[in-house]
Amino acid sequence: MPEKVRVRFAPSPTGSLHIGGARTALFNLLYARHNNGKLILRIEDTDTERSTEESTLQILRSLKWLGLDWDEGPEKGGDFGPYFQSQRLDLYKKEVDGLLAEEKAYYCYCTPEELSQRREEALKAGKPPKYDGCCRKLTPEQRKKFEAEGRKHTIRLKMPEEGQTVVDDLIRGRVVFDNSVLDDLIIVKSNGIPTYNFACVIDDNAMKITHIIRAEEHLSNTPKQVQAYLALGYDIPQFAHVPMILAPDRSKLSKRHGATSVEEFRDQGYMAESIINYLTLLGWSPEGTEEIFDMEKAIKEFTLDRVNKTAAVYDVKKLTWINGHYMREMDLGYVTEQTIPFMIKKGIITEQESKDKFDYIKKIVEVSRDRAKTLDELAHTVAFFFKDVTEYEEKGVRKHFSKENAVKLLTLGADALEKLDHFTHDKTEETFRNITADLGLKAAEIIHPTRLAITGRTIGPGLFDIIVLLGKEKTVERMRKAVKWIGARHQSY
RNA sequence: GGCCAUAUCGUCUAGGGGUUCAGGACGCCGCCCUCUCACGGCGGUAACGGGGGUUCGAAUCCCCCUAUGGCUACCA
Repeated sequence: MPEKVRVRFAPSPTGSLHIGGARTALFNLLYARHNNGKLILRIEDTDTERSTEESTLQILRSLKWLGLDWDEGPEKGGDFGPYFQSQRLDLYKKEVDGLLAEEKAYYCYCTPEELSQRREEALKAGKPPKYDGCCRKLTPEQRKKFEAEGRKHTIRLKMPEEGQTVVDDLIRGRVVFDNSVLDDLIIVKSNGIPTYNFACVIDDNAMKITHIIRAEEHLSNTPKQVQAYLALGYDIPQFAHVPMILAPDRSKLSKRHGATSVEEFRDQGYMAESIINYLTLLGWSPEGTEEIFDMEKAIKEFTLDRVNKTAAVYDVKKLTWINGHYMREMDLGYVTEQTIPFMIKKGIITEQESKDKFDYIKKIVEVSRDRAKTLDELAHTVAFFFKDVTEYEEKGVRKHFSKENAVKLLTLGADALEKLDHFTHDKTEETFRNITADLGLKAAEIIHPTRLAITGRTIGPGLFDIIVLLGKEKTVERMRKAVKWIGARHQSY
């Protein structure tokens, strides 16, 4: 009878959720859903110096925005709460007391200064900088003396001095560590709060976690945790250490690498669906060659044995391509809704206008979305529909406005459009093509200057899509304005 | 320094002894489509870190080296 799968994502609230954390959360969710299990979210806020509530909120926000929904945890509750380690101190204390009583753990009075000094000395002497175990066999008298001196203590877990600790990792296979390299782990800091490596063991056990799926950086600490499981008499869960995500220069992700947090990507105009799809493919691969994966499909196909062992460098270019793909393939109304906040932020439209003119904006997005790879970029390219053209792209002026016939064609075009009753794509196009055909010119001769006149740019959607959406009045007005602009420019020479 | 892990195109990856002078995706380049730019279609560029084994045969298994990453905190 297989036990019910329970996995967890356990971030520490010391910063924003970066893409590495998001990927770990995603793999946990994928594994849980694929196996009809539960995803537990637990906040590891045992570092009272660095943990902030703001960070917790930001992580929850990012997770929700990405669609990584947990079953138990903050805001959700559950039978194994509380889900903040700072609220579980009693539980830890109980377990520590047991360990102390059984003499599996002991008080250590060494100060951080002494420790680091000894570490440096050992390093200098070419020896491993391991804790020397000096407090391991303190007599009651010595202990009393230290206490009388007012020394603070930590609590350490005794590690076996001989033998080996084996970690059977679902991704990496059997990893063996010599116990002789294991430090007596500090399980309670001098401020009375347990360390991560200990608290997570107690919580994973108490929360009945069956599979610990986390980043590879935790692999080296796993034997110590295994010893904690053993000392506490717990069953050892399954471990799966997923490869790390590295910055383009192959170093660990950090702020200096530009955008690494989920919120930064969001603000740059990447959609949640794209980030999820991209992250799914980082370290995991499907059996087939299809790379477009929504969450549902990924859940169906996800297994741990197709997770690879190699650290991955993230590639914004590919993320951008995926984002462009989603922007043009997803439901038009949805993409429009996603784009609107960026338009508002840029001052292209107001919140009210976004509601009043939603259908209009939707049509604009429809003809423009093929060309943009981010929502931010799309919002930018669409601005001329709402804002007057105040300047013309210089390259275009040289190419299209300085031509002999530009003024003539723009004038003819404006005149003809003005008289048009049925202002449709086909009618406007027919009108333009007739004008150039009559003069023995190619349609491009009028199309390019017109685009520049009404958008200020040389690139953009099909001209007649623009003309129809912009409307007769504005189109004609902008064309005439351009004619004047060209005239004024020529006079100044 | 010690311990652990990893090593296929620039990047993400498939491939786990012969069916692969290594397949896909992004990027890049070219062509087609075309009113521009995109999109789309087609084609191209580009990789098994090095050295030893094992084997009839190795990108695939073993060893060594090298490189990279992680851990070695009273951070997680």
